[in-house]
Amino acid sequence: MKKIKTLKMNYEFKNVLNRGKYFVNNQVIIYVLKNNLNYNRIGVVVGSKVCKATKRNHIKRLIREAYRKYEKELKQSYDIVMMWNKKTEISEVSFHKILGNMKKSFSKAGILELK
RNA sequence: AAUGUAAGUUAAAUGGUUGCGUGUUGUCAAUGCCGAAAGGCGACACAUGAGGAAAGUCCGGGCUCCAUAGAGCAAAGAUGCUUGAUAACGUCAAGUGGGGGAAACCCUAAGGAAAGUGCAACAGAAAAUAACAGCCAUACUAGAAGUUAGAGAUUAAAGGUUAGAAAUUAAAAGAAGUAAAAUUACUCUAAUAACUAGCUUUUAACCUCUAACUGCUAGUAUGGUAACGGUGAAAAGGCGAGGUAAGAGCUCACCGCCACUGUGGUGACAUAGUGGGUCAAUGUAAACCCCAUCUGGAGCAACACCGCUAUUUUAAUGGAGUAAACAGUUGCUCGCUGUCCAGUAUAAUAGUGCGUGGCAUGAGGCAUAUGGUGACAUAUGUCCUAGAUAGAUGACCAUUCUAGACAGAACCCGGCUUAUAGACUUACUGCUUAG
RNA sequence: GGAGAGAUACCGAAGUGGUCAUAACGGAACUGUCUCGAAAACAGAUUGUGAGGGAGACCUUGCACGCGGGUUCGAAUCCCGCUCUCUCCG
Repeated sequence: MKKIKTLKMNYEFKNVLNRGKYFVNNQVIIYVLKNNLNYNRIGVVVGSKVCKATKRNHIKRLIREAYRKYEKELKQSYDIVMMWNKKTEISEVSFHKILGNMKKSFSKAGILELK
């Protein structure tokens, strides 16, 4: 299973956002919920009022890329929703900051496999 | 050359690692996996993968359904100088009129206000059949005044006359008287006559009355008049001269305006001539409206097919009726469809789906030639370059420079509008500055 | 993606060309009376912003009806273009 599985339907997102635990960070908020499947599923959320379509797509791509970096180190069978924090300024976006922030929040959530 | 004007091109580039969507591509060979097979899924390789605005959704069209979207009227909406281009347009091109600029050039919703209706606050005499004030003429009334004539009164001057009369003169014209002898004196008489008084005439002044006339003032009535009337965004063509009772295009010159005719132009219109003072009427149509032209409605979340669920019972097809009524077709009239019967078999309606199609070869792009001022058209050659469905182009590293703006396809095209760092090309202008 | 509605004071909401919107009207906020205290009731004056003046209370003046243009003598209102908000369609 090399392809990333994604959350698609609206009720799946609501499920994770209502029942899951959440971990707030400067840039990305992470919701985590256990799942009966053998693999992880992710969803990426960027609000429509943050900025216009081009930058929104850019942020989504950065988050997905960062997830791919940590994919092999994560425990399986979780639903994860990564939401962009509205309060952060858009001009501060860069790949390395997102990487660092996501590592912190993953370790807080306890998903990271310790090797 | 700086500055400026117009048109157009481009929208950082190169290499490496890693990652994503799509594919009538190739391989996986008798064994990548599923399946009886057709085939499907997957892996690897290869190819390919976002703009000039993809945006706003402001117009126009294709496409789909509503009957094949049909006819007429009304309503509603849009457009609005002319001619052309186009599938069509509110777009574009070339021109016309108007405005701006020194110029290149730019801007321009630019039909009709004598078809009708509405509105024009405040101010102002009045915001639209011109009324009012004012000015002028005529008539009447009243008032005060003047002139002329008449009458009267008063005053003044001059003259005449009568009466009186100081004074002077005369007596060689007259006569009487007194005193006295005479002379003389006085009186009378005569003449002159200051002066006084009366009467009268003339002139002048003033007053009164009457009559007529004249202009003035006030009022009333009738008529003429639109120059003048503080305001306002806007006031009845402008300015000057003549003219008039007062005035006025009432007349004239110049300017503007309107009509007709001729010429040029397909036309908007331009230009020349002639005529017009009834030149009769302000602005607003981005107020209603009139005129001309155009528009049926809904939209790919349309729609078609497939699977599943629920409810209901009848579709295609054939016949009857096309009389009436009802429903649908956006209001009305027509037209059309449905109803009623027969009829086979499943169908219809509603909902739903990590469903399938619709879905990308098209009013396509590029080059050349021809026609046209141009938009554009025609012909030939050549190219095929996204197609997702929670939605694909990213990340990292290195190098270069001008240090990278606005910004992400979602059925597809033609435009418009809006956002936009710069770089480059072509043509043109010459206020000013420098040479 | 498509279709539609709107923007006026702190909040709601009138005003469809005209004397400055005295920004009507109703809430909210503020002060006072009443009360042991509150609520309710009653009374009161106000509420955006720039500039200037004043010790201060406050006064003067300009701009403001989402923003920018246009039509008109004159736009909150009419027309055009942007910005933002909300609703509906699977």
